[in-house]
Amino acid sequence: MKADRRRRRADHSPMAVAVDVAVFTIEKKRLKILLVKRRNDPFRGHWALPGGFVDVDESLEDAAARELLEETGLELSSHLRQLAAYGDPGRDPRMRVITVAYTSIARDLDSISAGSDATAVCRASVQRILESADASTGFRLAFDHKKIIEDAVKNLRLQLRSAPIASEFLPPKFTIAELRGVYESVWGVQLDPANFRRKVLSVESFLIPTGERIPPGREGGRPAELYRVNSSASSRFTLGHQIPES
Amino acid sequence: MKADRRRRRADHSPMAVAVDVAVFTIEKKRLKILLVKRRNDPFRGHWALPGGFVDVDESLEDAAARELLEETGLELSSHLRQLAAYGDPGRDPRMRVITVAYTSIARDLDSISAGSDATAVCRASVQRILESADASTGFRLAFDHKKIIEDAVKNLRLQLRSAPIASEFLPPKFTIAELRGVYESVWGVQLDPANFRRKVLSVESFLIPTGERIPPGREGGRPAELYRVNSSASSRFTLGHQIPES
DNA sequence: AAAATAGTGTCTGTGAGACAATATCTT
DNA sequence: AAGATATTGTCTCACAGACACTATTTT
Repeated sequence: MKADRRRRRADHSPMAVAVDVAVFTIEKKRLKILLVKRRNDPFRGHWALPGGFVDVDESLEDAAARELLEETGLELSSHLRQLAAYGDPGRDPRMRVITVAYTSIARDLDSISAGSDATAVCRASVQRILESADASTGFRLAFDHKKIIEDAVKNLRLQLRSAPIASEFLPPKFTIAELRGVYESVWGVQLDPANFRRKVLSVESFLIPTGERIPPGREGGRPAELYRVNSSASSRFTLGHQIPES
Repeated sequence: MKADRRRRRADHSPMAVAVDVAVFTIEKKRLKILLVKRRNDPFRGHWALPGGFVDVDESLEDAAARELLEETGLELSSHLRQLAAYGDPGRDPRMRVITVAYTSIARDLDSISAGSDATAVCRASVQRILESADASTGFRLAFDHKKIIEDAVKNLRLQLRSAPIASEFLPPKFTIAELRGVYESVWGVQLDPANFRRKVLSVESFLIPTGERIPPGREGGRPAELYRVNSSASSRFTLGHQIPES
């Protein structure tokens, strides 16, 4: 009977469910992603997204947060967003593993440190990972994590275009130039300061002026006003074609 | 040791991986979704998305296509698109089940018939499902399939706005009015025929005129020209604010 | 003063959307 | 002819983007 076949399969099948997290940050105007160096086989010594197996009684999101904390010491300030599930047979040489990938954004990754399953952590340049055509150049990535990172970057750009989440890269109070810098870093382009300012200020219920100005002490220039995001309202916007296609 | 704990967990944990498919179609100008009536517990007699457990050696997508065929007899003409993974503990009373949901579009669902695990199949009105606040009104849906359907509809609208996939609802040759009807059905609104026509014809590499005209025999009116999609090029477009937010 | 950055003003092209007008069919 | 649908034309308004200009700081 089919029902019997199924019950057997569900109880005994050597499948496992894992989670992986792609944490983005911006450092020195470059988009970076958090990676760990694997201590154990398979793919020992390769770089990988933080992640691991899901416990039986925890939610996928809890598992992602827990594994991230265990492997890197990072406690997230912003939300986890589900990206996709990856489950090709053979993506893990040990057994059938389905992994659910999440993305998140961190203001800074200064406090990270390698956990038990990792020999190192790093903030890798997303540009370098995307440009390295093969494992020969740049990072040697474990499993199908190159593909996951590619999808995560695409998704990040999609999100950034249509949702006011760029501020998650920034401190609670920030200038419009800093906000613009997020977009410039993620797409690797230059944006017109005047038009960008007009655009983001025209979005309803997005930015709230604090009245404060940024403390000077830089290269010069008029001090910019500090803004914060309106956390109550959820505003929608689209950035124009200043920003390339995807 | 942690590694040991993990290996035990991965080998013996009573988790299962399933797939579910949300197949959309348009019938009588209404958006419909394919549901099956469950023959077995849990949720016997409830309506559910077609789906089932993944075999150890098949891909998630293959599993989705297989389960759809087994339960409804439907062989898909268009692609499966991954929607999301759903894995809350307790979403299945038997054991921990992670399900990966897929969406697809069918030209018509005339050839479906209930398979072994289902006592019936139906094409349910998406509007009715979304409007029914509770299980009391309308359909009694199994598991968290109400939530999955809500997400699937949101995703369908998102896709339809930014990708030229509306033609998947239609036969190979179709009129612009039929294409407009897809959008009107999915959002439940009326669009301006003149502006819609201009918009879709202005998209590069999207519609190709066949020179043929639709065979008359309707209520009257000038016969419309038949178009087909340019299957080689992948064009991007956005429909304006004729179409509501979500 | 010179350089640098913040912020404002203005112009132009494009495109969405409203709506009128024309074309071609059925009844 | 009347009604219905397809298709074309025209006008207006909003806005993205280019770019000149003003404001306020550091060196």
